[in-house]
Amino acid sequence: MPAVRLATWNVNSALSRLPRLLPWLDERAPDVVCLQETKLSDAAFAEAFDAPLAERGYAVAHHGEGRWNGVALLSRVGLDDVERGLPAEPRFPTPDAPAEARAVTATCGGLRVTSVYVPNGRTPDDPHYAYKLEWLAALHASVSDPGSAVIAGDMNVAPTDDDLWDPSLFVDSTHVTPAERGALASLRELGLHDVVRDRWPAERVFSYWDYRAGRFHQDLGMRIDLVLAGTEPAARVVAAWIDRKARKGKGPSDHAPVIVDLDTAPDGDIGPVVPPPSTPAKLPHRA
DNA sequence: ATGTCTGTAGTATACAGA
Repeated sequence: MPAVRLATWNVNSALSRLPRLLPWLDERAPDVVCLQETKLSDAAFAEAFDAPLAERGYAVAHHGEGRWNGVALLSRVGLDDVERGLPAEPRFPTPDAPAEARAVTATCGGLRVTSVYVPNGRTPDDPHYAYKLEWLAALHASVSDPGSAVIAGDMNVAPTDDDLWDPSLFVDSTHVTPAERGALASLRELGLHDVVRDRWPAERVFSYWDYRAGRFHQDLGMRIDLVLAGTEPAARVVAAWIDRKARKGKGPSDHAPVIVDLDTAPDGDIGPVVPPPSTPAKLPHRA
């Protein structure tokens, strides 16, 4: 299997992010990209992105609805067996509502990659929170081969209090409840690894900062964008980091991309893995 | 600071979602 640079980025509208997204692709040169919150129909995404992405060698699978949500997979290491949505995904606000565009899966470079945008939940007493938990259960049920799976995207859950700038502000909030964290634990029990936290076990590492109140400048963020990798890809991780530079400057998303480099797969058995030196050597903490 | 962005409706400015 080839070496692969995989990235995930909640772009908060692909169209308004176009002037940042294309230069970012050129700079970081990811092979597989999971996008969330494209906020475009499939036709509108194709109109804006098909030509510039084809020029850069990417095949595209977009799953959109228009105003809200919308996910995509870009790949230049193959894009096969595309599945839109999840099997038996829940509906909101009623069971007869149309499914929201929150997941798209394809096989890219030998990996079964899913780009996910987990429902926000709003507040723990909101029906949207129950929907969030149902959606996470459907995500768990969708993983048929955890060994080669990669689930990447905006999980809208902070795995631990270390993933919050101030845990005291999240009492009685979504993103931190035992049920939400339990859903992440269930994915972990399938053998999926949170590869950024594994690489930076004690660092202040965030992926999202509210636009308001200078939160990014003060590094008051959360880590809710995750790459969850199965045993096989997790053993190939040579770098895993958050691209804070993409959150700076004019017209950023409120999320930063997560970038994970996988080395080539070894021949034969994947034996005990000694974590190799990772790049970048030091993750910057400050804007 | 309930502090900013986004898209939509619709043409100025309000709304909702995050």
